[in-house]
Amino acid sequence: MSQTHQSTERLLQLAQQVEAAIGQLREAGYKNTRKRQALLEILLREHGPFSVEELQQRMPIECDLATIYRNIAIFEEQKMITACDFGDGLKRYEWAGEEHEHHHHIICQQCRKTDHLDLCFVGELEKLVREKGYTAVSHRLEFYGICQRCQRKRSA
Amino acid sequence: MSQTHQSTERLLQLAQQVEAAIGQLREAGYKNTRKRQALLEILLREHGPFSVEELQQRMPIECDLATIYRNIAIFEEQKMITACDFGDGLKRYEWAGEEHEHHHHIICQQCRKTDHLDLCFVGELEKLVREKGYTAVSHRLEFYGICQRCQRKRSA
DNA sequence: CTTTTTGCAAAAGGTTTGCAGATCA
DNA sequence: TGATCTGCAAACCTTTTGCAAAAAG
Repeated sequence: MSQTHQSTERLLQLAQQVEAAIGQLREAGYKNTRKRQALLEILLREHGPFSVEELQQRMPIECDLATIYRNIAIFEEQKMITACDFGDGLKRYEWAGEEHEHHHHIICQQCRKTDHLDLCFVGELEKLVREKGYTAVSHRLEFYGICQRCQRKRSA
Repeated sequence: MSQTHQSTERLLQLAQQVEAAIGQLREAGYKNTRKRQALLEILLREHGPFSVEELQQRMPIECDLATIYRNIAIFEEQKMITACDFGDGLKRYEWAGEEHEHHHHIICQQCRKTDHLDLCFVGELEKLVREKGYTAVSHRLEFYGICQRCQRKRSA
């Protein structure tokens, strides 16, 4: 499969996903706007997690932060995105579609870049928590470290 | 062991721990003040995690929030307390003494009260993260749910 | 008496909100 | 046209900082 072929396919898939998201929003009574669509495209293409400011930087057109916050709130209410909190005072958001199953992050303590981890056997622990009498149990697991690029920078 | 006896012992232990903490602070060049000592007592007695406002409420004497923030910063620098972030926009702090080993929390989504969990086999996962090339790896694991008291309130 | 500590008020960051004008359907 | 959406500015909330007065040693 050629590189070109692959990216064409990807673009098509993206367009479909954006369409689906816009459809869901329309059913909930929200209109389709250029900025809203641009936000959806960014989140669908790059997945995140992104802070509100990072989203603003990626926007192809100028967009007020308030607008981004308000759209983020709508996406969250529609369960299209999920919020993460890495403890540095910024909320971040990532696309929550089925293609991005439950997963965890590793956060570089230096550059704050995040990577995904496809490991999770914490579900077993959740059972223990339920046995303590809690309902609606969920969890959040974040790893912190220094990534390889920052290690190289540091020693340089 | 009678209740009275036990609490006398506990009080003695507390006094010793406060003394030790004050000593450590003195060596680092910090003076002993009533408010500082009161903060240490609260953290040592109740362990936390507490938000800054919760600490203020527990203070036996009036104390400005700025004072609490500044002392918190000193305690943190001295590694006497550790910060937690449960993703609700408030930082919380808990005593980090040896008697409180590495542990995790379960947070009630309704009343925000936290409980400790003495389970952790996530250390194994940390190894996998190191194998991805990260150094200085640590993690944070929080469980969320609805506690029994809130479940009763809800159905009432 | 010198240094640290404190309270107050102002500033700083991230986020939210009210409102009038622009945009969508 | 009537609805939602947007930008702007102001408000909000938690946390930080500057400064003069108070407390510690």
